[in-house]
Amino acid sequence: MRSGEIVESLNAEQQAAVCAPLGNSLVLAGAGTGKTRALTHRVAWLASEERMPIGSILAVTFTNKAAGEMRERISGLLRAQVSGRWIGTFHSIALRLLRNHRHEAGLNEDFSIIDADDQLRIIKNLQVELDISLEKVDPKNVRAYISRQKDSGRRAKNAANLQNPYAGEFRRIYQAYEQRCQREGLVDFGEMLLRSLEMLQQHEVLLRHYRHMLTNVLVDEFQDTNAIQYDWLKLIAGDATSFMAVGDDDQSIYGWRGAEVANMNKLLKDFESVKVHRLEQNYRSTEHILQAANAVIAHNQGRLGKNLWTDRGSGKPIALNRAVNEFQEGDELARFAKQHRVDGGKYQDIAVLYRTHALSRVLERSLTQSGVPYRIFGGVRFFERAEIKDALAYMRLIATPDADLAFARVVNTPTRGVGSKTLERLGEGAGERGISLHRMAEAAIVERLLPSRALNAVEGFITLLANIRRATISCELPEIAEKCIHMSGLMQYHAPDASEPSLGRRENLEELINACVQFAENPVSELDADGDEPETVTPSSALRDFLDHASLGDEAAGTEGPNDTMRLMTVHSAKGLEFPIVYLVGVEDGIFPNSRAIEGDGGLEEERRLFYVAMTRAMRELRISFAEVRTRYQGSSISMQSRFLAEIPEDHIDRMFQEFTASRPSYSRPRVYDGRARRVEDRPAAQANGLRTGSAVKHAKFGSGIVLNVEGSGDSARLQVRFDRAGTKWLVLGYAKLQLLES
DNA sequence: CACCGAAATATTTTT
DNA sequence: TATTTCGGTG
Repeated sequence: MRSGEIVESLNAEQQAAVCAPLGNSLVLAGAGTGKTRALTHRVAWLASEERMPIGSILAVTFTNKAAGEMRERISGLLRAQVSGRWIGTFHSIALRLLRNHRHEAGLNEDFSIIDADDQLRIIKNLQVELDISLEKVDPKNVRAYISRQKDSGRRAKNAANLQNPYAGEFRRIYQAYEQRCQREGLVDFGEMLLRSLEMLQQHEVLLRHYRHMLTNVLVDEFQDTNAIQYDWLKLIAGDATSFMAVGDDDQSIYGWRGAEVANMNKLLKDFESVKVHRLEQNYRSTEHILQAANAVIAHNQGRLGKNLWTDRGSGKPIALNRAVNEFQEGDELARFAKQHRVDGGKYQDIAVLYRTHALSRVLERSLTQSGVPYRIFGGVRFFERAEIKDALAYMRLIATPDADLAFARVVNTPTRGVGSKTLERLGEGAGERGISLHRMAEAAIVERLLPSRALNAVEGFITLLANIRRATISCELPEIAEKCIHMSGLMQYHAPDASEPSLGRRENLEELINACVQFAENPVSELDADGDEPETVTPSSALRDFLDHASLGDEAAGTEGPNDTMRLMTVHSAKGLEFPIVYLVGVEDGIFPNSRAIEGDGGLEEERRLFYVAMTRAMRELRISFAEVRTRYQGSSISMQSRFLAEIPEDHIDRMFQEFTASRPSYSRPRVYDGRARRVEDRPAAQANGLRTGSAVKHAKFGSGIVLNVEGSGDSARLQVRFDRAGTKWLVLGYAKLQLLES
C-alpha cells in the first residue's frame, strides 16, 4: 500500500494529524470534519508507513457500531481483512482482558455478564434480604449509585456517601451487591472496566505484557470517557509509541453517565508533549445549518473553541414547524415524508430525531396511518427483550448449569408450577449449603425437601435441562439455540397464536437463531483468544462466546434491511451518524432541553450540546418542529418552544407559521443560567391577573397547588402550577378556572 | 400456584 | 397512556 493513497484524499489538517510523527496527539475534530476518517487513516498510516503490526494497535470506541465501522474502513484501506483483535469497544476489550486472565482478575472460571435488568433484580433481592424498604430506597437509584461509583473507580469500601437520609443503606446494598456478584461470578458493565483496570494495576507482569504488545493506542469520542476509562487508557497507553485521542468537547453528551469533558484538558497535562491538531472544515452540512449550530453552541461557556466552516454552499434555512399538538406534529411529519417521496426523494434520506424514546409513539401512529415505512432504532434492544433473555438463560444453563441468575429466571418460564415460594426455599437451601440453585434442586429431589407437587415441578425442569443438554451435546451453536427455544417450550409460551405481539416474539426468537448462524459463520468477535495462544473453537466455547457477544449488545449487522425506510432514533443514538435530511421533533422546553436533565450542574449546557449534535447530523436539510400542546401521562399541558430556538439567528430560520409575539416571551434574549435549580421563593415574582409565582391556587379538577412560573399576561398568560396531588402542569389562565387562595 | 382484572405509577439519554 | 404491580379468586 502506498502512503500516497492513505494521504491523498485528506485535507491539510487531516494530513497533519494522520501523518504526524510517533508520539502523543489530541485531535480536536468538530462535527462532520472527518473524525473517524482521521482515525482510520492514522491506523493505516501506522501499519504501512511506520511498519507497525496490526496486532500492536489498540483502537477503542464506545459503540459496537463504531467499532465495526472502524474495522471495516481499516480493512478497506489496507486492502486486507483485518481481524482487529484489539479494535473494539471499551467494554469488549476489557472483557477480553478479563476472559484471558480470569485467574489474575479473581473471577470464576465462567463468570457471566449481567445487564441493567439483572442488576435491578439482584438489588431488589438484596434489599429484601437486608430488610431495606423498597419504597424508601428505590432500587433504580441504588443501581445508578453503584454504576456511578464504579465509573469513578470506587468500590464499596470507599464509596462516596450520598447526601440523602439513606446514604448508609445505599452503601450497605453496594457492599452486599459486590459480595454477591463476586460469589456468583457476575460482572456488570462498570465492573468490566474497573476490574480489568485493577487487574493490570496489581499484576505488573500483565501490564508489561500489554504495554509491550499494544504500542499504538487510539481512542474515538474521547470527550465521552469517564474517570475509569481515562485511567484505563492512561495505564495501558502509559508510554506508548503512539497515542491518539480524537474528540469534540462540544459533542460531550454522556455527562449523566459519568463522562468528563475535563479529560481532554487532563490529557494535555498527564501525557507528555501532546501535539494538538484541529479539524475545522466541515464536509457534511450546508452553511445555514452549520452556522445555526455554531451560533447555538456558542452559548456554552468554557469551550475549547473551534471555528467550523464549510464550502458546501449556503443551502436551505432551517424549516421551523409549529403544530397545535403532538398528533398534528406526527401528521405533518408523515405529510412531509410523503411529499419528499413524491418529489423523487427516498425515505431513507430522512432521519427523525427526538430527545426521548417516548416521543416516537405518537409519530408511529401517524406514519402507520399514512403508510410511510419506518424503522425505530434503539428502544428496547434486541438482546434485552424478555423472550430473548429467556432463551439466552436456557443457553447459559446449558453452558453453565450453576448459573443461578439464569436458573432463577427460567425455572418457571414457561410456567410449570415452580412459584416464588419454591424458589425461595431452594435459594435458602442453596445459601446454607453453599451450592448453586441447580445443585440444590437436585438435592431437594433426592432428599424430598419440598411438597410433592413442587418437587415434581422442579424435577421436570431439571430433567428438561438434562434432555436439552443431551440433545445438543455435539451440536453447532444455531442448533443449540434452536433446541433451547423449542424443547423448553419458550416458543409455544411466547408465541402461542397469530396475534400481533405474539408474531413479533416469534420473529425475535427466530432472529436469535439467525444471529447464532451469523455468529458461527463470522468468527470476528470479542473473544477469540489472545494473539499468541492457539485458538480452538469447540461448540461449548462458541456458545460461551456467543453469550458474551449477546451481553455486549452487539446487534446483528444483518438487521439493517435494504428497504427504503425512514429512520427514527434518539439524538444520543444518532451521534456519529449523518443524514441528508434531519427532522427534529418535540423541540419544546421541558422536553428539549429535558426538564429533569437541566436540574444538575451543567445540565443545560449538556442539553445544548445534545441539541448541537442533533443539528449537525443534517447534511442538506434540517427541519425542526414543536407542538403547542402535548399530552403527557395525564391530561395535556401547554408547551413552550425550546429556548434553544431563540439562540438560532433569524436569518437561518424559515418559519412555516405566523409567529405570535407572545410565543417567544422571555427567551428571546440569551439568558444566563447558573445551572442550579432555583427555589420557588428565589424566582422573580412575575404576575398575571393578581396571580404570581408563589400564589396558592385552586383548580376545579386538579385541586390546590402553587404557582411556580408565569409567562405572558392577561388571559393568554401561561401558568406553571404544581398541584398537591396532580403533579406540575402548564395552564392557560383564560381557560383554566383558577381560584386564588392566597398570594 | 396461576390467572385475571384493578390500581398504582411512571417518562432521559446507554455500553 | 402504557406498563407494571397488587390482590383476589379458582
